[in-house]
Amino acid sequence: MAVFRCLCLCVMFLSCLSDFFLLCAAFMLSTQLNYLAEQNEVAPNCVCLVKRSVTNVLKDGRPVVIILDMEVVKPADQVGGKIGDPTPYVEGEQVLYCTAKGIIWLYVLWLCNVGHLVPSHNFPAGGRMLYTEFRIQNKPMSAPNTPSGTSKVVPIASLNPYQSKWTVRARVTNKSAIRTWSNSRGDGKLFSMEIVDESGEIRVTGFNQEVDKFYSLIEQGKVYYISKGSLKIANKQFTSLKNDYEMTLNGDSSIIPCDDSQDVPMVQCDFVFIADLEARDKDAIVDVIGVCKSVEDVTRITTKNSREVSKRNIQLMDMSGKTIQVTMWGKEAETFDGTGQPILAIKGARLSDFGGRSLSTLYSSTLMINPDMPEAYKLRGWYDKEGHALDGQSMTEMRGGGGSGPTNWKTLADVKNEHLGHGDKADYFTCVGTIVYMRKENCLYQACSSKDCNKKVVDQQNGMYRCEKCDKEFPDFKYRLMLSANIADFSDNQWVTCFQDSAETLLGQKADYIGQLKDSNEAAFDEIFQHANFNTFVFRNRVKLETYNDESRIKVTVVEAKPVDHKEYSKRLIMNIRKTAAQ
DNA sequence: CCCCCCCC
Repeated sequence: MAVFRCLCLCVMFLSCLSDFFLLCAAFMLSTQLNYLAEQNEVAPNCVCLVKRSVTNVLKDGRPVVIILDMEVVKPADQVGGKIGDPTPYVEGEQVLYCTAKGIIWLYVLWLCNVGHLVPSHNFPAGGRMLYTEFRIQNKPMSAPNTPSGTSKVVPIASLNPYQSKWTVRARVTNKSAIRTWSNSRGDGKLFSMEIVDESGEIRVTGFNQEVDKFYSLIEQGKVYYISKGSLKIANKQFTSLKNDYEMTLNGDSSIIPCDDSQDVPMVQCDFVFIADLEARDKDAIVDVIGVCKSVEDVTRITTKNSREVSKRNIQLMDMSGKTIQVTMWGKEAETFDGTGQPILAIKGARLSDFGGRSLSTLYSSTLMINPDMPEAYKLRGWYDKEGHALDGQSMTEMRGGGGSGPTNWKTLADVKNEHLGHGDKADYFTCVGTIVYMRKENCLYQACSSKDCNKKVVDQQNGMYRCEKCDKEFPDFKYRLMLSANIADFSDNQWVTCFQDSAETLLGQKADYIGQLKDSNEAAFDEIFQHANFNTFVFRNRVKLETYNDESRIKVTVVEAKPVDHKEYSKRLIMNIRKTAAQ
């Protein structure tokens, strides 16, 4: 049994409940909340939001509450001592009136242990509703058709290391092969499976005797009553499952098939948009869904350990308009059929940084082709209607594939908020911007007339122009543009510097012509600027923090300016809207 | 008590 901390939290609870007078005796923080105590976040009189808990009753009848998930919403030093006059809690209350801090009440009520609580009004998240009424539903959470001799059916989400008598009714969504191991700590065999019910999911592992006892009984996709097992903290490094714990089958465990199982969900996924994989850590285990846009042939590779294995790459695309390379292995690679561009959902793929971002399936990944889930139908509809026409931008940059990688679209506010350019290297971003001002002053300079030199020359005031770089004097010069412009989008504006090509694009005229007008026809010169103002372009920019005289400022240089492709732009906006709507 | 998961 893991070591856990025992704290008397009652003071904290009651201190925030000045309208009420209840008190609970013993609270324990479960192991994964140890940090709250270690970092002294939990202290007498602090206000806590209890999100998940279970209650055990001791032999003498006193309840012991184990807090599985909790947040300190107000540190003790900001509360200023005990609030109210708490008295011991007595079971049996049916209705309570709660303040905005009522979630804590709700929790106290939970001690009644007769079911789950529902607010009789909608309880606003983080809201300030006064006197919200909660009722206890005297209804168990799961149908109690437990096979005789087993304990009460509980939701997977309520499993914890501190209660041992329970039964879950759950569907096996993934079952591994039997594997053996041998290391300094011993050897043996094991298998693991993933199970799901309406409340959540958990990984289950069986070792040695449990392999012999249960392995052949378990069929992927079927529902079982599973009773008793050891719960321990899950290592998130190896799983995408949404559970702090995982289960190990032991000598007391029993597994019984359940025939009436229609109501038990098939699988639980928490899909990440392909575009959002950019921001995820390397080696993260993620769930993704997308259209299998293209498939490479299966190949055989030899691993570092001289093992031969089949491999197949596919490109997966979702409504974010991004694609990513997914590598699958072994039998899955050999049998995968991408004809008809099916929807592919993968639960538990591993994110790699190869080529920027790519995905690889694991032994523990679940691959689902055209799965019966709303996300899949939505994607199918989107792809057949419009997605198929998109090339998509790949998160996986191929070597020798040319190009400059995926376009890093940003709003001007993003550039500031995300501190682009503050790193060691310059950042590049692309935006759609409208020119709101251009500085006419000093937009042209006299440059060296030799072919590949654009260095500014010094007017010798004798008809000759000296280039320091070429170390020569020339009888002429050429005009070059270096234009300061202020561009804006809906979010912000930004001063940018444009050189020759991009400045010519903005002004719609060649540098030598503009220079000629400046010297001969100021009105026409002004007219060019007037005419060019408020035009909109797609800007590709380089951004870097530069320091002059101890003063740092962001310098944005336009690498390329081109006209807006309205069709492409609209598609991207629609995709962004869809993406936002789907969140 | 495993946690291997490959290659560019």
